[in-house]
Amino acid sequence: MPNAPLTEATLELIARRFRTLGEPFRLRILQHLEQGECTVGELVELLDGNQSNVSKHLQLLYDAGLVTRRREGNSIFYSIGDPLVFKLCRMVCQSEADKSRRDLKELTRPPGRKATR
Amino acid sequence: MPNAPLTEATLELIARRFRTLGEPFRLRILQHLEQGECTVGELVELLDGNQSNVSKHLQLLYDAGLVTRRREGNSIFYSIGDPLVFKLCRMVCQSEADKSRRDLKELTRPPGRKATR
DNA sequence: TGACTATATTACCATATGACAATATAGTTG
DNA sequence: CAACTATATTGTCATATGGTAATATAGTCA
Repeated sequence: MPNAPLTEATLELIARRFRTLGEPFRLRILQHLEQGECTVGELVELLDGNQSNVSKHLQLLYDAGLVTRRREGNSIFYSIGDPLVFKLCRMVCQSEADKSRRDLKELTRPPGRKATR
Repeated sequence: MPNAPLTEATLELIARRFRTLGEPFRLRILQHLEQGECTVGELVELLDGNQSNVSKHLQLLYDAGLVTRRREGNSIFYSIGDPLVFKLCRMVCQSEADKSRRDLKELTRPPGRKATR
């Protein structure tokens, strides 16, 4: 967060963005799109999903500006609209890994030391 | 996202983390904690919130490893447990700003050009 | 135009989540 | 121990969200 406090509206925007990324299924979609653009049908197959469901998630991602799309004949091709996503995921992954390491250390630490709580 | 595809479980973890950050109220809490540690009561006052509500959000943040806490007498002091949060928010802010700039450009562009739809 | 394909939208249900009030728990102080 | 303070937990309600089936829309092709 920048040093100046954020306005209510900005916080809402940021939160919305995080919420959009807060669905495993949408992350899976993004992960697939990282390999290159995909039609809805391809994603439905690849992710073994329901057509309307995939479509709805894609719409959400689109509204959030996380993916772009283009029509070609009957099909619509989706692709990554904001590579930032992957950076964010990598950072979260890293942080999760660190946390796990800390937890492990904590759990395997020889007893007799004061526990944090 | 790392280059190797992530497992279902990992995606769930990442999604959960994003979801935790997907609440304006929790972001407000984190924003306050950035200034330094705070008791629950202080946060309730500062954020003009309901005690049980604040407490619940703090619990969520704690479970996610985003904040730490320590007891001192009757009070419990919370503080930032993972500064990563602010980096993430900054990045999202940046990205939102970029998006706004693009939107603006798009909307004010002289007519007659093909729209990207 | 009518049949067909691909995608989006709508409607419905079940579940998750946030706000809030009420209650429980833990610590302090007399 | 009783009274008090600070925080956590529980229960309830309203709303949001995901999954899915049904339907609508847009484009293609004969």
